[in-house]
Amino acid sequence: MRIGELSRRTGVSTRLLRYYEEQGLIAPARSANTYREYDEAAVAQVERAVGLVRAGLPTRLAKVVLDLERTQDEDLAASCPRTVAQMLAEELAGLDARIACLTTSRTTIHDFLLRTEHAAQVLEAADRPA
DNA sequence: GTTCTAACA
DNA sequence: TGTTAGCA
Repeated sequence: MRIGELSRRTGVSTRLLRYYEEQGLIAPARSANTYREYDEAAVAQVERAVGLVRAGLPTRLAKVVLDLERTQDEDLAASCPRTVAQMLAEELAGLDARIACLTTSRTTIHDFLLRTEHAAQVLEAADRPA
């Protein structure tokens, strides 16, 4: 499919779709007319990418994660030099720190809401897994 | 009509 | 990011 259809099916603007490609998040093939050609898997890949970005991952890191997920489907962690492992370990620590920070924030807000008169309705949405 | 790249707002 | 220009 071309970029227009992918945009309609994912709800992501063509502008953003091209930007993600520029950042290396997705790599569509090019047909003879230079049009981007996306396969079915692209739909899931785009949704995965927007998910990472919405989660607050810088596109830089999102690319790393997507690359890892792709290589895991094929060759099993073919090459992972110490330097790469070390870098990933640092990213891991950074994610843990953010998750901890977000978790305490969530708890604070959640507990506050629990004490309000609208607890039921508000928490109905808040506790629903996105 | 659709997509492409580049660039401006 | 949206939008526009000038092509193919």
